[in-house]
Amino acid sequence: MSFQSKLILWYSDKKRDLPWRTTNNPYTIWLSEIILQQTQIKQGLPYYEEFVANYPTVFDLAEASETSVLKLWQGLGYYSRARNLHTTAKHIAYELNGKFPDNYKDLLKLKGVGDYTASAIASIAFNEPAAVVDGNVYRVLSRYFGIDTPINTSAGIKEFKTLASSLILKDQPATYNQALMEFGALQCKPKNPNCEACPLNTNCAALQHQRIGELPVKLKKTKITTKYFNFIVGIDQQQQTFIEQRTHKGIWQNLYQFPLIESDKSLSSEEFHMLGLENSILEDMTFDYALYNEVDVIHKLSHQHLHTKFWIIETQTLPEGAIPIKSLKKYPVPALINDFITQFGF
DNA sequence: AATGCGGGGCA
DNA sequence: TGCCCAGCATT
Repeated sequence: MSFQSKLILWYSDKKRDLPWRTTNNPYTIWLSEIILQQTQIKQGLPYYEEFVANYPTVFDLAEASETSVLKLWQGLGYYSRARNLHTTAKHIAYELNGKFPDNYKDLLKLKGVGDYTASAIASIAFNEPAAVVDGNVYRVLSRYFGIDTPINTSAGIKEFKTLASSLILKDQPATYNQALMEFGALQCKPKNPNCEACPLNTNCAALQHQRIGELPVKLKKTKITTKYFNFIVGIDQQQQTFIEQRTHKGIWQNLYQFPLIESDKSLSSEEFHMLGLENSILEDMTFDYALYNEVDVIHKLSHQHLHTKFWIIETQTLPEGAIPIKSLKKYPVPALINDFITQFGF
């Protein structure tokens, strides 16, 4: 049996009973699709019911004030959806005389309607064979066909849209599209899917290669975080210094560094002095200190920007484990530390 | 190609 | 905590 036939069979047995599945009204189907963008059905369902009750037709929605619409949307998030919803309702009611656009190309022109939503409405309300590609579809297709092209790249978007379009059942696009999405939501779940009970498990590439947990591939958008590092450079009368090894996971694991105090902002000398050396191995020492670099040294990693100050501590004796400054070069240190050692003249 | 936009559920 | 959810608009 084909991939599509198995899906349809599964859907006829397992599909949830949802209000927008018992109508061909493009207005309510559109409403449901906007509400369900990036929103789980459990969360969106009560909003759908309220919107249909308060605005039974596109004219009712068009005649409402934006404030009323936003109030009804309150708590659902992504509020541009509500504003675009209202804008589009007015457009359809007053400029299109209430006639809902009835094909993918025209639907795509509506504010708040992108490729997915245009395909969904065109197929579900008007039986146009336009393939939907949402988060569920990416997951099902990437696993079943073993595709590891990242889904959040232009190449991935194009590849999955093409594949989905080649698979759609042209004689029943509405049922097929919804079956595919429902399958992703209920059976081919993001985490811990029950593949033993899956009707597609005999031909699923990801299952056969044990790659369920890896697919779909999604590139992480590494957000850059800023951190403030204060390295304590101790110098005693025997020309020794003190370093420690980074043992915890994260950057620079197992490399050596001067004792580090992280702060939530760049510290002035006064602030540094107030802070003292708490939580540092050097915290009980008496010392004089000097700031080496007035301007933060900014060290850029792929996902972190480290704003760094080096504080020079001159003291009589250092704790057990201090090492001769001359032996510093034997220890692996981050480039940031190595640059300091070189420039400081150690 | 990247980023902002929300809030809830889940492991 | 991080990831995901019937994505879209903007730059």
